[in-house]
Amino acid sequence: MTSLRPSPCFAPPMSSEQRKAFPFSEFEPKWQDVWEARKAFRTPNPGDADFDASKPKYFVLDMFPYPSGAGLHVGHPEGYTATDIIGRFKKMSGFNVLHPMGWDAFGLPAEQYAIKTGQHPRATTEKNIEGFRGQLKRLGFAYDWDREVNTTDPGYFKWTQWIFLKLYNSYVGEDGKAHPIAELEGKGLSREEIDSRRLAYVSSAPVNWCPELGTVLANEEVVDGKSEVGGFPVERRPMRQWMLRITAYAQRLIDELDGLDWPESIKLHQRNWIGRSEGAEVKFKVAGSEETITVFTTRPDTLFGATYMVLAPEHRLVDVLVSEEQITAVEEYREKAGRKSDMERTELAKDKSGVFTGAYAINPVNGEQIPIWIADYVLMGYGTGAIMAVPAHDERDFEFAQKFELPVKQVVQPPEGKDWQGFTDHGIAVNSGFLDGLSTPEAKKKIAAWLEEKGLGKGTVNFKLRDWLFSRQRYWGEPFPIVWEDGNHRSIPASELPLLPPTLEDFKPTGTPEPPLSKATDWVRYSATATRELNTMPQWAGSCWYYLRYCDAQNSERFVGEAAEKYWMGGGKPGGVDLYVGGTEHAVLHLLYARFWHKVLFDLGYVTTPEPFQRLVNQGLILGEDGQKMSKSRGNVVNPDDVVKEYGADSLRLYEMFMGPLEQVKPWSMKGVEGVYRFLARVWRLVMEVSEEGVWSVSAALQDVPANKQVTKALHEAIKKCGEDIEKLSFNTAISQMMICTKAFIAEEVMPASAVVTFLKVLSPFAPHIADDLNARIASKFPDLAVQGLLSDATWPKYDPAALIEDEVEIVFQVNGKLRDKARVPIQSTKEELEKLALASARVREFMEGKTPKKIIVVPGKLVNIVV
RNA sequence: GCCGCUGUGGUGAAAUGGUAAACACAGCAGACUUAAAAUCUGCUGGGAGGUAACUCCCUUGCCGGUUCGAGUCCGGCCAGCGGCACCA
Repeated sequence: MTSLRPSPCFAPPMSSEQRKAFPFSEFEPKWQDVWEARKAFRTPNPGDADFDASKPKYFVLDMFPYPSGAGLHVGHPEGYTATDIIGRFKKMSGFNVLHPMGWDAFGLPAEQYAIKTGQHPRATTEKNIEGFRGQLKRLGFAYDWDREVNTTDPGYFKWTQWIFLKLYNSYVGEDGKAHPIAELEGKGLSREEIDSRRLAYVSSAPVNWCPELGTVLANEEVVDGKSEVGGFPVERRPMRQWMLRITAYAQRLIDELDGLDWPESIKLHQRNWIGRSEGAEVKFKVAGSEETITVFTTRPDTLFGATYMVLAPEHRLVDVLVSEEQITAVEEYREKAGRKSDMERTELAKDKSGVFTGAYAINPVNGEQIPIWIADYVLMGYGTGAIMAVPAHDERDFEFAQKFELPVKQVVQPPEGKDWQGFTDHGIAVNSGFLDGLSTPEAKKKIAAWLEEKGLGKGTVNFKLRDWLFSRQRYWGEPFPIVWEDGNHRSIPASELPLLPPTLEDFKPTGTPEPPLSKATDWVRYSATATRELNTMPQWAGSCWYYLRYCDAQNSERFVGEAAEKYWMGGGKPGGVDLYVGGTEHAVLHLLYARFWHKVLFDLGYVTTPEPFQRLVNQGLILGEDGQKMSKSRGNVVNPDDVVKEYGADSLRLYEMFMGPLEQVKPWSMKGVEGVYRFLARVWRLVMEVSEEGVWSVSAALQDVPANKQVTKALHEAIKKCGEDIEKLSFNTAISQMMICTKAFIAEEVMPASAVVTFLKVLSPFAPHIADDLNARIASKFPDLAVQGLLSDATWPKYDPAALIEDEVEIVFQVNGKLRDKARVPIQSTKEELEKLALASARVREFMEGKTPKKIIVVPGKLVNIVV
C-alpha cells in the first residue's frame, strides 16, 4: 500500500492528522486512560468506605451484548450512548449511579463459530469479549468495570445453577406464590407427586427438535416452524426434557405489567404472547361408554349449536373411543399428523383435515348425539385438547363443517343486515332453550352457572403460554446441577457448585438427540450408581438475572448481597432497575423469562421487588445509508470503528443521538456525522486557536469576563433544555439547543471563560472527551474558573429563570385565526394593553374590514386573536 | 385475517391546542485564497402579483368534526413498516 501513495515531492498529501479540525485522536485515548486509571466511574456499594447513603440511587441498564466475532455494530452504541448520557447526567445531579456492562457469552453462535474454526468456544469467547471491551472503552462509556459480568465465568454461572436449584426445589402453592419444596416433603407426599409440582421438572412431551442445530428449542425460539437462529426446519418429537413452569406465573406476568413504565406495544406483545382467554370447561358423556370428554370453549353460550366434536389426534381418549370400522382411518390419520413438522402444519393451516372416530358424544344441554372427529386443527397443548364445534359461529369449525358436510345450526342472532353463518361476534341467543333472548355476555354467565350447578362444567381460564423448554443438547452452556440414579433425578449439593462443563476436545453435536456431554465419559459418572444430567441450559439462563449480579458482582457468598440488592433494586416501585434500554427483539423472550425468574426469587424472599425493570425504552433500528436494514450482503454496514477513526468517539456518540428520537427507526448518514463533527470543532475553537505551525493553544479571546445578556440567556436555555430533554430521552433536541448556544458564543469577540466552562459541563454527558479536555486546558490558564478534576465529578449547573426572561416578546396578532401582524411589546404588558395594541394595528384593521369584533382572545406573551 | 406503530420541505427532523418547518444535511450565492480544502456570511416548501422593498393565497397522507384557533384532540378512510396467526 505504502508504495502506491503519491510522492510527497510533487503532491504533499494531507496527512489524516492535519485534516482533523480538532485533535480528537490525541485527547480521546488520553482521557479514556485517565478515567480508567482513576476509576472515575467506580460506584461504591452500601458498606464500602466511600459509600454515601444520603444520595438517591439510579440504576441504568443496557441489554448486555452477545460478544460475536464481528464486533460492535452501530446499533450497540445507540442504546449505550443514551444510557451513558443519562448515567453521567444523574451522577452530576447527585445520584449514586449504577451503570454496568457485561457479556452474554454462552450460546449457539459461539459454539458454531468454534466448531467452524476448530477452536474451543472458551478461547473464541475470551477473544471476542476482549474485542468488545476495547471497542466500548474507545467510545468513552462511563461503566464501572469492576462490576463486569460474564455469563460463562464459573464465578457467575455458579449462581445461575444455584437459581436453577431454587426453581427445582420450589413449587407454586395455593396462594400462587413459589414456596420451598420442603413444605411438600413435610406433608408426606410421594416422590412422583412432589416431582410433578416442581418449578423445574422433567417432561417427555413432544418438543421442538432442530436436527440441523442438533438441539431442542423453546417455543419462543421457533418462528414459522423454523429455528430463529439459522432458519433451519424444526420438527416435533417427544423427548425427555427439562421444563420450567412459567405457566404457573401466567396471570401475574399479565397483571403486574400494569405498574411498569414500558411502551404499551411491548406490554401488549407480552399479554398477547401469554394469551389469556376466559371461558368454560364442559363435560360431554360419550354415548354407550362411561367416558366423558371435557372441552374448553370461550363461547359456552353457543353450546346448543354444537353439531360435532373434535379431539386433537394425540388425545388419550382416541384409542378408547374409536369404532371398529374407523380404526384404520384413524390410525392412518394420527400417523400422518404426527409426522407433520410444525412448518407443514403452519403451511397447511387453512386446509382442514380430519377423520371421524365412529363415536358420538352427548350434548349435556339437549341430549343430542354429535359425532366425534379427530383433526389436527385442534392442538393437544391448549385447553383440554378437545373442542365442541359450533360451525355457525366459529370460522374454523365452519370451514371444517363445509368440507365434511356436517350440520350448521344457528344459535346467535347477529345485528340487522348480517349473515348468521360464520358470525363470530356477540349477538342474541336463539334456538338455545333457556338462553333464548339473552345477549352473548348474559348467556355466557347463565350457562356457566347452569353447568356448575349440574356438575357438568365450570368457568375457567386458559393461556396460550406453554411451559418453558429449558434444556439444550449443546456443549457451550451451563450444565445442570442434577444427577440421575435408578431413573430418578436429584440435585447435587450447592457446595458442589459451580459445576464446570467437562473439557472436551470434541464438543460437536452428536447428530442425534444425545447431548455432546455424553462424550465426557469420566465427567458423566457422578458416583458408582449415579450419572450426571447431560443437557445444558439455554442462552437465556444467564441473561435472566445478570442485572442482579451487577449490584454485587464480586460477591462469592451469595448471588447478590442483601444490602446491595435492597439499595440498588429498591426505591418503592414494582421494578428495581430505573431504566432499561435495548432493542424490541427481546419483547417476549428475555423480558418474559427474566420477569418470571425475578418473581420466583421475589416469592422466595431473595429479592425485594416483584419486577426487575421499572422503565423500559426500546431503541429504534439504525438502517443503512440506503434506508435498508444493514447487512453484509447489501454492503451497507457501517462499522463504528471506522467512524471513530475518522471523526472521533464524541462525534459518533453525538451523531447517534442527533439522528432523531431514540425509539425511532432511522437511516445512517455519513454527512450527518460530519455535521456534528463540525459542531464539535466549533466548540473546540471557542477555547482553542491554532498557530501558523498548526499548534493548538488556549485562545487569547478566552478571558475572565462575565458573559453578556445574550450569551447568558443562551447558556441558561441550554442548561434548562438539556436537563429536561435528557430526562425525556430527547437527545436530538438537547443537542440542537447546544448548537444554538454555541452560536451565541461564536458571535462574541471575547469568550467569557467561566460561561464556557458551564457550557462544557452541559456538553460533557454527550461528548465527554472534548469536554474534559477543554476544561483541563481552561484550568491551565484560569485555575479558578474551570473545574478542577473531571467534569463527571462536577455538579450539573442550575439554570437561572431570571436569565431566560426577555424584556420584550413578540406578540402575534390574528384576525379570525390568521396571522396578520406582529409587534414587540414589553414582557409585562397586560391583556388590555395587548388588545388595544392589536386593534390599533393598521393591518389588523384592514383585515377586520370595518366589522366589529365578536370576540377577542388574548394569550399574554403569545398572541391576540380577533374574531369578527 | 387480527393487533400495534408511523405518515410534516430535496433529506434526518422540530413544534405544553397558539407565528408549521427550530437544529442539522444537501443545494445555491458570496467572503477569504494564485487556486483548492477548511472556515465564515447570506439564501433555500409551493404558487400568484409587483422594477423593487413587499403583498396575497396554498401547504403537516386523504375526508369530515370539535375549537376563536388543529401537525397536535375526535370519527372514518388510505398507504408504509413491524408483530401474531388453526390457541377453540
